[in-house]
Amino acid sequence: MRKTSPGSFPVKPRLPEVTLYRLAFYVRVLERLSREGRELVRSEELARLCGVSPAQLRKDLSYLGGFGVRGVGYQVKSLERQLKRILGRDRLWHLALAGINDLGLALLSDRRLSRMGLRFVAAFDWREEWIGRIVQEVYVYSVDQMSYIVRESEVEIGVLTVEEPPAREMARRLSEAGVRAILNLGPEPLEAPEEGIILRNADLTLPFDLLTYALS
Amino acid sequence: MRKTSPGSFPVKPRLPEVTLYRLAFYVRVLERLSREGRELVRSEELARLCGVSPAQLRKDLSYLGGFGVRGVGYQVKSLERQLKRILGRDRLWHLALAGINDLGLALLSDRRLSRMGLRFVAAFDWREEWIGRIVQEVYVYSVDQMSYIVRESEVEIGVLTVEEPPAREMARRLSEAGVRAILNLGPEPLEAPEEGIILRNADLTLPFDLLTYALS
DNA sequence: TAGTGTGAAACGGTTCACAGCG
DNA sequence: CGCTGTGAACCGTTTCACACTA
Repeated sequence: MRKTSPGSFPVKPRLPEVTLYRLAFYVRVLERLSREGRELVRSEELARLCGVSPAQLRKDLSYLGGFGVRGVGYQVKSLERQLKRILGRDRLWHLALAGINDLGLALLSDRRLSRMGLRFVAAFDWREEWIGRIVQEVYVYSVDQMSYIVRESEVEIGVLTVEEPPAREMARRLSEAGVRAILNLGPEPLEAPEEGIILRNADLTLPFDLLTYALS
Repeated sequence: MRKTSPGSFPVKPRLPEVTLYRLAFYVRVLERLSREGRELVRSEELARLCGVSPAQLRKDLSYLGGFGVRGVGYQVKSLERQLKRILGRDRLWHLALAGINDLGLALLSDRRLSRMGLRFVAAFDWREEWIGRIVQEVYVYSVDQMSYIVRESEVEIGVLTVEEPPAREMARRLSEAGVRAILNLGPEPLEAPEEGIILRNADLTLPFDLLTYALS
């Protein structure tokens, strides 16, 4: 089951990105089922709730090793736990927000994120009037303090919600300060400022385009 | 180039969903180039800025008919306009927000959306204390008035940012009231409440999972 | 000549159909 | 017997390499 690299080191089997994406969906639905007290679920039902085919679901899960019981189905709680572990959702992550605006404020106060183990431990801004304030229980630091605070608070993920400029500059600073990954929720795609840094562009307005296309 | 359906009616050539998604990216980068005064761009540069391969970009554009000039490149302004037309971004769309929370408020005040031609013309909530208020210049109606207001204001797209419950109920109401599409930005995937309604799930927390996976 | 447009090959993901197992 | 797990066939997307044209 486990693939080996040329040098025969065992490597994490490369999941297709789409599979990964679906895994995150499965987790959310499993959480709901779990909340509703369901103990068992069959691939057919879980697939329908997630909007995929049962074969797809079983194939996705089989990449990770069989979690189900033949003739029975999947244990909701156990599957949820396994998938979360694979997605890295079995521990706490420290986040920092770089650049404050409405969307950023909404994220800071979003209970879902902290329930998921994603905690904002700091915010950064370049505007005097924001520095030193506490918003949604998070302290706003000057950008100059970023390097120190990121190291001190063990921030691993930086979050951007602002436009370019200053998005690109903020990304560079975050990367310099030592975060390992950046989530860019701003409107414009950025490139990773440094080799080894993971940067994802996830513009909130993008799905609107898919809708307006479909409606045209 | 143009495909024909069995009955030989000309149909919009079905774009692969991934292509569509990339088109939206291209538009955003073209907007930036345009703002910066660039008139011409070659596939190699545009592709790099969008994080795809030049071959991919050219193939995507060739689905839509050749927009470029051999030996020269693409006219930034003209390509931007063409792509926007294809995505349905060449006109104004009326949106309604169903269920108010922090994320919803952030959307209402987001200038980018209105610059894109996406205008919130109404908001709906079930809580007495919200009804009748005006937030970010948008009036908050009771859910009972939805049917009337949606028709009157010609709302085509409904936007959800709330949890389930009441997300599912809100989706059903929107669909009943006559919107053609629903964007669910809430945490849990929903199914289209009715045949013919387009529903997209675009949970904001999803990209976080992809990052925590990559970092694990 | 430089860079687009595009068939054809290569790749990767999805679906199928059934073997395998509780 | 029922439902999962999975090799193999299928299908759509990406990449390649080059014909084409301003």
